[in-house]
Amino acid sequence: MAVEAPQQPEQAAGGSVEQGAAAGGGRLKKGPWTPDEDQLLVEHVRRHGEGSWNAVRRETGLLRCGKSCRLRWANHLRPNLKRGPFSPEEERLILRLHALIGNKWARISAHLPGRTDNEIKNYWNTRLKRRKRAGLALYPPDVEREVALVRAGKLRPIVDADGNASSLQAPLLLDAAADQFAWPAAPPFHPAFNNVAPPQPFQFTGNISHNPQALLAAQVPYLHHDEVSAGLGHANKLYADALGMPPLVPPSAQELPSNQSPADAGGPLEMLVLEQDQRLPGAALLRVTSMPELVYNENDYSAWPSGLSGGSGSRSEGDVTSHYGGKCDCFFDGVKPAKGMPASLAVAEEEVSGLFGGEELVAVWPDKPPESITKDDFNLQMMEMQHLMPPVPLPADEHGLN
DNA sequence: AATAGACACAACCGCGAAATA
DNA sequence: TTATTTCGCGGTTGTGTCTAT
Repeated sequence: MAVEAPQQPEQAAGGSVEQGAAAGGGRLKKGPWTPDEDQLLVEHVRRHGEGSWNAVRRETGLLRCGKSCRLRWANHLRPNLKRGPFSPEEERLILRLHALIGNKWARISAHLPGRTDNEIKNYWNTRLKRRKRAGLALYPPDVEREVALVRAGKLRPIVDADGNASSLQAPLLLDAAADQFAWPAAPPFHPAFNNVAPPQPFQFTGNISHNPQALLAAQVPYLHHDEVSAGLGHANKLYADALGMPPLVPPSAQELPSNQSPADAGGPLEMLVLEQDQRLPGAALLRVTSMPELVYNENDYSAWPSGLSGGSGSRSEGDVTSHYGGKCDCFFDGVKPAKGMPASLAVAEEEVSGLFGGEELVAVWPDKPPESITKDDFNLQMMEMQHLMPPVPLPADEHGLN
């Protein structure tokens, strides 16, 4: 274990200088790097290659510890670093990888060429903070579902448990042996299911492997509304409710905001969540928005709909996903909540309110907006729900499910 | 214009694993 | 085999910028 130099900071131009007792007794500089320091480091690496970071100071006179040199090189000076904000594709990949392997920044960054672990970590921490404050789930619902399917063995993970790529370049594919979706098993001891038969596994009609469109649908947790309802009896309806599936939308509420047509459900917000090849033509799709495994694996039923939940449950710092993810967690990171409400948002709020019955919305859909969430955040959530719930023409008898 | 809060980014720190003496 | 050094990772903090109030 290296013994860090005792630190007695003193101010110097461009950063503090500290006593370095460990290696040579020189004074170590801290704080921002200067162009001259960068030049020294770059020159050293050009001559000797990466590594031997503690030798940098000996050989160049640079008053930086080896650790600082390594960090500066890795995060700022090495070639092929990509600059600028993350693309939607990169953001989505980060979400997927993080959902699978957690805070393994170095492993995650290995899958994003030109991006550093520090960069990704900063991105994630900012995102985490924002979503916690807004009371939102950590992952978009489809990512949660993707991870749950991976855990259930229905999807090949994009990385293995160690974060090594398995099929990064290819889109997620259903396991060839698992040619159907099954509803995740309900928690066996949940009171909501005491007297309800477990739902039958849901199956797509037809062989999904030979149906490109169904295969695409399988990659993203979209289920055709008709297929969902056809596969669900009363018990399954309860189960679907418990999963957090949104209520069916009456035909009378099919209008979309003026900037969105039914044939184009993929606006900028949608683009942040869905990869291009995962969006399906047409609008008659319904997203299953909850990953119950992620809920009951944590022994936290607070995310279950009120009335089904056995109790309010206590929430801890890490409960955001399990608490709120099951109902309305579709608030995307690329969209910064505006403090003021743009006119388009106000319109969206009205329209979404109309879809769900105005004030009842709060009682019916999300249990309630968390206290920490701002009105604008909540409005954005509602607008996102519209994206996720494009209008579906339904037979009249299906409206009774509401 | 001043202020506060949010955010992005850079850098530091502690720790543990791997490598080396 | 043990002690020491080096390296890398993840968590945390500090700072500058932007935006809303």
